[in-house]
Amino acid sequence: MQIAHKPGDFNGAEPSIRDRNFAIIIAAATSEFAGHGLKGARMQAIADRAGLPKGNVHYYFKTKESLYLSVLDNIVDRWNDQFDDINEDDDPAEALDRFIRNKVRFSFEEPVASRLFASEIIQGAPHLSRYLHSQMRPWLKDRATVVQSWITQGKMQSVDPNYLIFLIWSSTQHYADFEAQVSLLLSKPKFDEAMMQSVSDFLSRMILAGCGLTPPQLANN
Amino acid sequence: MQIAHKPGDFNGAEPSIRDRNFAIIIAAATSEFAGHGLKGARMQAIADRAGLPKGNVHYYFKTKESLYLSVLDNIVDRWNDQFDDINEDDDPAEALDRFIRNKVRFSFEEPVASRLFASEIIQGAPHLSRYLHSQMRPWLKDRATVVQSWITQGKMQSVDPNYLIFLIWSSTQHYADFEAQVSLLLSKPKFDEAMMQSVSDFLSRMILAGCGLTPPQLANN
DNA sequence: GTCTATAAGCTGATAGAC
DNA sequence: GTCTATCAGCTTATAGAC
Repeated sequence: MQIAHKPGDFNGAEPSIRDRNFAIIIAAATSEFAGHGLKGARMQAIADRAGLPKGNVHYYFKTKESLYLSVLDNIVDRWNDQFDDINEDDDPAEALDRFIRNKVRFSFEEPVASRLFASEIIQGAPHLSRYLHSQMRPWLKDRATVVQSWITQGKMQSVDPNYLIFLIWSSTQHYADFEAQVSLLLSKPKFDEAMMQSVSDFLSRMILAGCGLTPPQLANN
Repeated sequence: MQIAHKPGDFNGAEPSIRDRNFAIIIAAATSEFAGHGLKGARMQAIADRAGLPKGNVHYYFKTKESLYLSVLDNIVDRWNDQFDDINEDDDPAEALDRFIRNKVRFSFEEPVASRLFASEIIQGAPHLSRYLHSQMRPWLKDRATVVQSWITQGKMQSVDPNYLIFLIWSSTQHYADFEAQVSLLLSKPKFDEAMMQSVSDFLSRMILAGCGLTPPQLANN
């Protein structure tokens, strides 16, 4: 029996066929699940996207649900990676600006992952409640405490820290989750680096202004 | 052959059985589609939610897709109803404040409709592209022109009007679309009137500040 | 480890009694 | 207009040859 491991867990060795196919299937499944949800996704469609016969997909992932869980797990990992560190002694303008820009970058670079996450939460987060409880809630509480300490220190205006973080999440994720709408309304079939810049600048300026702050780039003018 | 009409089109007469069942099925289907998307939704589940046998649902809506389209149509109608009028000679602070509060109210009062709309767009808006083109795009263009005229008149700071409207949409819809996440993170199983107030106040204050404006309620302090 | 064929069960849609 | 029974096709998952 093979020891269970995630792809990428190998230590410096070349990626095995197993790891490679694992990754290919996860990527294919992410798109399919993002586009149709757990129940609406078709194993055949995932196999087609992966360029593999359906039986092969079942060889790596016994059931559709176990594949879905692996995909969510993979996304949560990447999500956590970009969870920026924010500390009490940071400058709020710099820290928030950095946080906003990281989130926008994630939306522009990983829109499919963002959409799958959104899809799962829209459907009531039945497979993510453990993660939300055990990881995201402590994370939010920590960051809210930091924001509150900035307020107490007089470094920024008094705003509800939770609502502030929800505002940053929602406004940045919008460009991934509602890409179809934004792209159609702006007649921009593809988002480019320039748009990512202008969105980042806009959101950073708007949100920081709401906190009585000025974005770091503009601070020296 | 019965003349086709939507439920509610009757003029003062009592609602027929047909109208009543139409409405019941639409409501049941809205929840089911919001939770699972077009492909993932089950006609049996819709019938169960409606408290009707499956055959009856097919009597009113020949196919699953036609039911889905009716549901979307119904939502678009309600969406358009709350599309606030914003005019060049309005006071921007008042108009934006009103717009934001209306959007928050819609999110809190019709979260399921908001989620179905979001779900459709996340999946690429395949059934909404006509609506986005023919109705939403002209609407956005109009409002953007109004915002631009406010800027030209010196009534508010210069910001990108499209991004401003996207910010209002995303930040307000978040409380409907991501209700499961917000509710879990805040340990609030149910959103109440007080929360709707505080969210409205927060978002109005933040977004208006970004435009160099003060919410009307605070203007007299 | 790969791939095809097939089993077992589910789902949309319809037919037809009431 | 209502509801049950049922069909045809699709979908997940497995068995088994290679």
